[in-house]
Amino acid sequence: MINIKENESLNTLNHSCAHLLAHAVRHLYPNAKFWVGPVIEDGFYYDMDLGEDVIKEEDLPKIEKEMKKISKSDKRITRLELSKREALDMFKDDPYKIDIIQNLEEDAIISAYKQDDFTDLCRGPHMPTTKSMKYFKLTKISGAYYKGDSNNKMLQRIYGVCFETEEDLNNYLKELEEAKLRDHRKIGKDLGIYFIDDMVGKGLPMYLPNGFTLWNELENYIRNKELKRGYKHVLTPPLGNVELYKTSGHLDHYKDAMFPIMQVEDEEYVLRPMNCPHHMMIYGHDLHSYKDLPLRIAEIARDCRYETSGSLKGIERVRTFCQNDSHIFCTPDQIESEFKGVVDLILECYKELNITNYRFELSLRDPEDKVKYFQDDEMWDKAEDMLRNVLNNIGIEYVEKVGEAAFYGPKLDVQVKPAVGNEITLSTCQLDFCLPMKFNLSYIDKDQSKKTPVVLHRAVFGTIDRFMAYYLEETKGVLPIFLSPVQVNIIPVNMEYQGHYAKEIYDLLLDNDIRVEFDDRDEKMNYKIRESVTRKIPITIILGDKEKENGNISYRRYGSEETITVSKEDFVTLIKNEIKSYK
RNA sequence: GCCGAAAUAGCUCAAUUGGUAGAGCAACUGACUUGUAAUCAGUAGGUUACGGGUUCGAUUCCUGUUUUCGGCACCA
Repeated sequence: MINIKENESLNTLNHSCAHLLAHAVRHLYPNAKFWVGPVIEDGFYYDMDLGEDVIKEEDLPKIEKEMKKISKSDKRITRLELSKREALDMFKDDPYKIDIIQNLEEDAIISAYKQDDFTDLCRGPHMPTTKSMKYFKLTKISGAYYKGDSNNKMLQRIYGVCFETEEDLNNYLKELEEAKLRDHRKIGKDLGIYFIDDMVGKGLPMYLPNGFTLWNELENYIRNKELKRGYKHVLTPPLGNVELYKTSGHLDHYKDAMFPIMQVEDEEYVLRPMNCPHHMMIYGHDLHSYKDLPLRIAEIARDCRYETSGSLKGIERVRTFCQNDSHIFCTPDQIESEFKGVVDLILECYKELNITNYRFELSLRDPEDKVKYFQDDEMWDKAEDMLRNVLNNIGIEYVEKVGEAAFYGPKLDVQVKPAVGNEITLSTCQLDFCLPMKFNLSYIDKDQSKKTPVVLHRAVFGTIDRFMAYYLEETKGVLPIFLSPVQVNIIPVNMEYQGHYAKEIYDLLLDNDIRVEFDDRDEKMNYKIRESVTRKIPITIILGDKEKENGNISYRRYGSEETITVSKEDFVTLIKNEIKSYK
């Protein structure tokens, strides 16, 4: 999908269209006050305060009509340059614009753009006339907090998008429709992956047999990768004494996003929101020499978080999930190689699973924020520089994000775009000098002195739940064979004549650990084939007399028209090798 | 949590200004037995999310709740 914000001509066009929207809203709602109307990746929006008025979805066509009218009237868009005082005077009735102007330098030259009876404060540039914005659509409406702060008043936001041609606009709208078809919530339902029911609770997914098979294969896949890289797997409880989280500092930072504390006899427990403290305890259980390090503790670990109801989304954002978690305990001079090892593992998995559309973000602290972040400037500077250096040495591209770090350290996040909605974090690797100190962890160094290890927190799949969501969308539900809940489906041309042979093949494949189904229902062959394809089963075998006589198998791949005939022995070898190639 | 919208059969969707809730697919029964994407006929399936109100009469109008969706905020 095209990034409108980064496309110079579309950026200007969409920015001007935001003004056109505001212009139309001013005509229809004379009391409207405007905050900001920026260009975003998929178009533009404008935040506005309409007082008592509420714009609803059904009002959008009316606003579009007014926009078209202004567009057609071909008003010139002219730039005005004002002193701060002139600007304050011009927008004296609009507290939102005054807020913006007052934050500008005293001697700033402030620009505004005028089109007919509407003038808006703006840096520009803009299109020459209102007629340029011909092919647009208002796409969404929502509330949005003033200045993005949930303590502030909620303004109304209208989203839209504008293109240079009608064709571009239609193509874009069509892409949006198609994206909805690969939403994991739809695919998850169609393929019998999971469901969520009020009776169990919102944000608490129930994985069905197909979903569990996929889950289990993902677990096996990543666990095997970890084993090869020297990770040690552990199993720890999904709840713990509240002291764990007081010690780590998580309770202070995230109490509101944790399920409430449970009183049990004279102890207080919480459902764990993350696994760091448990893994710190695992490390602390033994004495460690520098020779033990790096120690890579890993676990597919269940966590529970009280996510706000508005943030829940399928299995992408849930209230209980399993992290593909690991804590790597190492010496300071091992940080670089360990960090690099994690990035390598992430890239290796992405490559194998054919995930190509991602970007790296280096999340740093906000030095001004004295509340969220563990206060130790020297520690932070050191940690942030270290990550930067590693990333530069590896040579991967990344953007730095100030104020996005965890409270205990900076992190590298891998961001991906789901079918619908905002970017999400898929993988993460975090550098932490803080928790090992809080848990008083140590190792004995070469010189016999006691030192504090450094910890890398990392998750390649993030959570299995979220990874499944994303991967179902990426593949449109057409999974690689090793992940497919059903790998092979056997359909005899005629049950009466080839049913026996089909059963023989079924047993053969079962014996070879292939997830196979034998469709022995009293239905027509074509009907079964159609269903096999609809279920996105990678391989459909058709067995008729020809195959039966020669001991062969004829099969078709999902998405292919080609029928291939091989001996049953060759087929088994072929499939087994293909499955093995992912491990 | 906040702003807005929606909720009809297992699934996808209908139901004209308030007047007996329908269709396709799936399910079930029977017949048919076909070499690569839907055989035919029949049966059954509903407290129209839940509660309250207006009305002779509510899927439809009003209201409260729940859940879902689109955003905002949050995301260790």
